[in-house]
Amino acid sequence: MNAQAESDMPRNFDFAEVEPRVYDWWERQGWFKPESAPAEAAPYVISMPPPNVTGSLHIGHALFTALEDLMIRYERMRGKAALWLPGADHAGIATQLQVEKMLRDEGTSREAIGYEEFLHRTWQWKEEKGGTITRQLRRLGASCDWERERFTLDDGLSEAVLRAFITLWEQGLIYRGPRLVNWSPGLKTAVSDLEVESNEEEVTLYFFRYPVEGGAHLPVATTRPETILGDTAVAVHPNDERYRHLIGKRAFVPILEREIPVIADDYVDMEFGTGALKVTPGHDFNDYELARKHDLKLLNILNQDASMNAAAGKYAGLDRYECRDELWRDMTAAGLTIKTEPYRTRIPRSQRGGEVVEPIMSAQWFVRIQPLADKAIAAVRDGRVKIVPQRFEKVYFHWLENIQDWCVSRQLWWGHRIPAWYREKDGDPEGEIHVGREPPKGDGWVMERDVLDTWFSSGLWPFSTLGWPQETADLARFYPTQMMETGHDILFFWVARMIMLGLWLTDEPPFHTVYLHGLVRAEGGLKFSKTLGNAIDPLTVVNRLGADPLRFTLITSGTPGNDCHLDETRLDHSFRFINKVWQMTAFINMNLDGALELLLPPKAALDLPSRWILSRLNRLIENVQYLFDIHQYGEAGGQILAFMWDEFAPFYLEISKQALYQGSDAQKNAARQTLVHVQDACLRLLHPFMPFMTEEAWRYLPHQGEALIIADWPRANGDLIDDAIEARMSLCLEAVREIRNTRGEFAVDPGRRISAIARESAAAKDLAENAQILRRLCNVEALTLLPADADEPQNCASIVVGEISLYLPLEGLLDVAAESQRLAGEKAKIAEKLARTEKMLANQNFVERARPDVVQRERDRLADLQAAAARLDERLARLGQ
RNA sequence: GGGCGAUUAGCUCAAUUGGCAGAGCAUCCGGUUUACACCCGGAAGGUUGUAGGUUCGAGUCUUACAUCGCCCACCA
Repeated sequence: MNAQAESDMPRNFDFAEVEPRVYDWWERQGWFKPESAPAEAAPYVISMPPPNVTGSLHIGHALFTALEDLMIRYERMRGKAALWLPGADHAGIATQLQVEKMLRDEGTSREAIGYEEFLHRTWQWKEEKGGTITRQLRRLGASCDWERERFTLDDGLSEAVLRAFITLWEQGLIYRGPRLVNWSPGLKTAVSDLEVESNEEEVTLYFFRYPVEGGAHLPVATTRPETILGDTAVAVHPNDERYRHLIGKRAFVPILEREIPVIADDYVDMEFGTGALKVTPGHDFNDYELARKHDLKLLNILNQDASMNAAAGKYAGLDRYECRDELWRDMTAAGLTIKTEPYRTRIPRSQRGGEVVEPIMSAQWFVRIQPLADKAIAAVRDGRVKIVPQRFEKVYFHWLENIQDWCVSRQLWWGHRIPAWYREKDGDPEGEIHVGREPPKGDGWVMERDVLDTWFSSGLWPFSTLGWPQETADLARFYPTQMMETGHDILFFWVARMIMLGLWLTDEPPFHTVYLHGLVRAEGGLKFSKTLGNAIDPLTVVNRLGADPLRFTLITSGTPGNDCHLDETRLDHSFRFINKVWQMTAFINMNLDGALELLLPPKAALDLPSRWILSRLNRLIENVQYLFDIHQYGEAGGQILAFMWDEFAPFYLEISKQALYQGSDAQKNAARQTLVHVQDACLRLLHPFMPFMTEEAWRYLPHQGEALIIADWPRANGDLIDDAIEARMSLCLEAVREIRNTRGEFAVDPGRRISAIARESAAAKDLAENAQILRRLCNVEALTLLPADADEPQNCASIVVGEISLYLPLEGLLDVAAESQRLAGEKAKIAEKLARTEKMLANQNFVERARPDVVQRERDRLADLQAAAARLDERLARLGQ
């Protein structure tokens, strides 16, 4: 079958022109949709980790896009019904913060404009900013099915959230109640454990005296003196001789004079601080546990904004830190303070707002998570879900095995409102609770104002986006999905919760494989940040170099699960590689002559270089397949680059010019077919890495099929892999290298044609029969064979490569002394290698115990080196005469 | 306190079952032969963090340590 290529390939790849055009074409043709595959095709589905709806593209998005699009394009080319389902997350806290900032800039606030107006403004904001990231993903070449794009606050997804919440409630897995929760005073909402980040900070440890009845004092240390006002006990260790006599006595809260007990508990560490512990159950998780154990009172002294409430007596109304200072002053005046010292400890801060989080008692909604966690653990244990790299499974298990109930309510306005109603009963406004879509019949029901944690809705993402809880065709066909590709930083936040909720609600793990990538960091391991000014903006890169170089660089810069330090010079290198591939295609294109049959000539009709490049190509395809199978995409990209840049271009392409320019019709045809075959395979292999250039270049190669995006993924042909051919060719190429070096050493003008003489041998025959190799690669006009027993030619530089002895007649250029010295240098190099190999083979243990093929390799090497050494000796001897 | 990762050329990183440690950038030398100066040919650059162990053979497996980073955990 004859195939045609477009002609007049542009000299350069104009990414700015090509990218939008090709992208629109792909999309219009429907190739991003799984329906473009045959109906019986197996599905391959990735749910895109939904970016924040109002966010804009950063380098992390670019990384996931590059990786996921690579996976999708690869599977699409393998004939799967590939579906990459895009979408956006409403991102409760992040979005609300942005809108609140906007309101602040306008001189107003969400409280001032009220709930309805605030939601209205937020939706408006979403409509304005919402398309940004989607447009940016398109510029990167993301082949998502945009018609299936979803947003977590869409009707369908909101329905999924309702269904999930109500189901869990009905199963008794959701409860509401007052608990000590992490409270963010700035945001005035509860946050989950995961949303609190604790880092060591320099603080002050305050030492003071707790007055005890009878005039005694109990020394206590704290980092948060204001919480003294909420103390309901002082605890000491039961065996502590210093304080044992005080156990059971009454102590008095400083300034407030409130009476509290001195209790004993072995939780107290006698060695730490003063050995006595103030107990503040209302504002400390440990103390809360202690209080439950000892049935202590619980006192809340903070308002929602972390100012002091009425329980703080005269300090009511003060900010927590003002109170800290004032109380300490008063205590000092009262003679109750001992000292302060600097102290390093971990301070819990809100991941979003950054302000210090306070444990506060508050009524919240919780998911009883253990039953869900158990299922999620089992699914990974039994391999229904695989995590790549595997070491994260351990992290995953550890978290799930120690999981705490999930606080899912947030006191925000932007999000899924919890489907619950309250009715006052016996003076308690929440005396009656109803969970459901609608309030029960009767008057007085008030809807819950709290919304759900953003991660609750994203936890349903892989199935809610496909229509769940409706039994849609998409859900049936595309769920469970195959791949969840995301950052390891949201393993707990998102991945674990999707697995838990997916297994619980759909009875299926939501995906088969979790591939975790790392963070993209700047040179030196620094985090990219705007303040440091070291951020690489993906769009700037795309504008400067195109999307392909950015994608290729991101994919080849890292390994699964590890952070990658992005080196900007790699971007330029990728750009040059992409240009290189374009130029290679252009070269082949311009040497075509009309239609070409897309078949390789039979092996027997192919010359040594052609059989060599086909062997190398098929070995490459094998390797790439292996690397894709184990998700080592970066290494795969690197190997394709190395093959093209270091083997195909500098050797085969160059050698082929002989046939193309001076060969017979048959030779021309064979060269064209081989060139087209190899380049075509490479473009296919590269397509998932650099879709734009490869698609555009492919049009200029003879091809069948409409587009590269839907072309078949290459499969290795084992018949074409041939060790012997590769060995023969590499000897020839070694000869080329040596001739080049020798020419260089004798300063032979590169443009000057020289001739060469080789002593007859099998390898020398290869060289002679493939004269184009030497002609094209080192400008050697003709190679004459010398009978094995002939005399050494005179006035020649000599080269020894394995069993090949080459002589370069360098009339008038040869300096005997210099040549002797050069050969002596060669000899020394060989002697070094020889020594190593001889030593290995002299080792009886090596010969007996090493794998036979390894031993054989060493033996072959020894023979080669010995032959080379012998020839060098001969040559040196003659020169010496 | 527990866990994980990293440590390889000046810098950023590779190295598929243990089998001659490799790229890119930077450096140095040499090149304008009709695909590509977004190029080509060469050179230099290494005790693979340290000290042991296993092995015929270790960057790779193992033990300890060091430094850096990350995650988890309730010591005021």
